[in-house]
Amino acid sequence: MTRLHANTAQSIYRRLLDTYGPQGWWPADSAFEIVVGAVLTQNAAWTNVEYALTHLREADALSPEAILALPDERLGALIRPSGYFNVKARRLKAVCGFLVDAGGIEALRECGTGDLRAALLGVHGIGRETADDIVLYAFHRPVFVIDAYTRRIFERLGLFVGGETYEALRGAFESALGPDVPVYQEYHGLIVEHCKAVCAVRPRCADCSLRYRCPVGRNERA
DNA sequence: ACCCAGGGTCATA
DNA sequence: TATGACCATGGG
Repeated sequence: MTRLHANTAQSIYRRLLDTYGPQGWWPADSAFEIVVGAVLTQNAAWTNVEYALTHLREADALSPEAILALPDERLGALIRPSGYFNVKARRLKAVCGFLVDAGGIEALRECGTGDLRAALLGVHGIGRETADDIVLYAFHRPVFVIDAYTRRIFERLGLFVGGETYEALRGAFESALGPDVPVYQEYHGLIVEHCKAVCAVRPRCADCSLRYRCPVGRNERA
């Protein structure tokens, strides 16, 4: 069982927060937009997802019913910039179908966290990270999101060995931090911001391999 | 020209 | 359980 000490998790969180400030994640105007964004951002740069979201907004297609009503080809064209557009068009329709069948997002708020997560994982195209994005940010449930950045940073810091399962890492963070929705929301946003904003700048951080002037790990000189 | 990005599914062993 | 192929665009 992989463990993460509370003090370690908290001090890294504070250092990230001091450095970058509150991220206010998830950036969206509605719970449904979070669901859509979570699917579109799969292995894609967020700037490209924004193009796709803008297209959907301009097409007045930011509702489950509107998306389901679009022909696959049309939906694919709208979300094209976010990549894998044929795959993601199908996934979006799957989630939208799920939401409609469930009676809408508001009806799902009556669901327990575990049931909600399990139900989302049963939808085509929704894996652990995407499900947890939705559960944490659209439903405000205390589930810690693990992504590639989280693994990378904490592995390079020597806090994880590597190869841990998703659930093991999620459990480690949740045990270390205790159930805390605002902190989970900020923490994940800060991890992404830390890796994303300056990842192209060199020299790269010796720990996460992506950032210059890394506040978390050691810095590598050019 | 190459590499990467806020993953997931499916086939195969 | 664990690899590997596949999906595809835009920016560095």
